[in-house]
Amino acid sequence: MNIGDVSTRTGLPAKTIRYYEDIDLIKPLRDDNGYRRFRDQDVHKLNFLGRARALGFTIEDCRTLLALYEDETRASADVKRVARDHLAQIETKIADLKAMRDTLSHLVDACAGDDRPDCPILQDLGGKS
Amino acid sequence: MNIGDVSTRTGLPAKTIRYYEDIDLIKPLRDDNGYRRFRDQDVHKLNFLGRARALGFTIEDCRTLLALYEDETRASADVKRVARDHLAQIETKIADLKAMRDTLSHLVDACAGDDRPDCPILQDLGGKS
DNA sequence: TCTTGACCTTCCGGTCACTGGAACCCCCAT
DNA sequence: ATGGGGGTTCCAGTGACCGGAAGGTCAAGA
Repeated sequence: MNIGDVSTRTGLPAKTIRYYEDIDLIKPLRDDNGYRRFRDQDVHKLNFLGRARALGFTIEDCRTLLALYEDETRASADVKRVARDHLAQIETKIADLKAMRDTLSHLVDACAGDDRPDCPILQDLGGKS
Repeated sequence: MNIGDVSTRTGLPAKTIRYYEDIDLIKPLRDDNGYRRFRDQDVHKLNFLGRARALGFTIEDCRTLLALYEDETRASADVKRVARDHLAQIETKIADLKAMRDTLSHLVDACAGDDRPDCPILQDLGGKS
C-alpha cells in the first residue's frame, strides 16, 4: 500500500505519516522506485497513533505506549501510569480553561457591545482598580 | 526603569518583554548605553498584555485589544467581538478536553494497573473491536 | 509514442509564544 | 584591577506538524 491509500484508510495526512516515519514511530518498507510500502502492521500502528493522539497523548507518550503495546511482557501498571499522568494534565488544563472562561464570560456579559467606547473588558485588562 | 525592574514589577520574564518589543507590542526608549528604558506607560501596557495572555488571548488578539484600548473612539462592540470569539474557542477546547477526559478516565478505571500485561487502554488504542 | 495528470519523493521554511544559551558590554563596589 | 550582577544581540530549539517548491514515477488516453 502506498502512502495515499494509508492516508485514506487511517485518516492521517500523508505529511503526518511521513513525519511519523521521520521520528521513527513507524518503519515502512521501500519499493524499488523509492515509494514507501506500508504493511498491515504499519497501518495498524498508525491507527493506534491516531487514536492515542486524538486522546491528547504527546508523541513521546505515544512512543512509550506503542512500545508497551508491542511488549507482550509489559505490566499494565506502566500503561496505567502514563494514562493517569496524562489524565491529570488534562484535568489541569480543563481547570485553567474554565477559570479563563468564567472570567471572560463575566466580562463579555458586562460589555454593552455597542458603538460607545466604554468597555469593562478593557477596564479589566487595563487594571481597572 | 531597566528591564529587570520591569520584569519584577510585571511578573513577565525579561525574555518575554524583549520579545514583545521585537514584535512591536511595546516601544521602550533606549539609554545612551543601549539599555532599554521603560516608562510607566510601557509597564502599564505590559501589565495589560500579561492579563490578556493569562486569559488566553493570542498575541494577535492582544495587539488588537491594545490598539482598541488606546483608541478613545473605539466601539465596545469591537472589543466584545474579540472576546466573544475567544470565549467560543475556549468553550470548544473545554469540550474537546472533557471528551478526552471522559474516555481516558473510563479506560484508566478499567485498567488493573498490576504486573500483568492485559490492559484495556492498549486494547482500545489498538482498535479493540 | 507522447503527454497529461495524479501520484510519489526530499528538503526547506513557517507556525506560536516564547526559552535557553553563547558571546559580549556596562556599571558599581571592593 | 577585579568580580559580580546587571544589560545587549543573535541563533537555535520547542511540538507536531503544514505548505510549497522542485523533481521522479506511473497508468491511461489521444
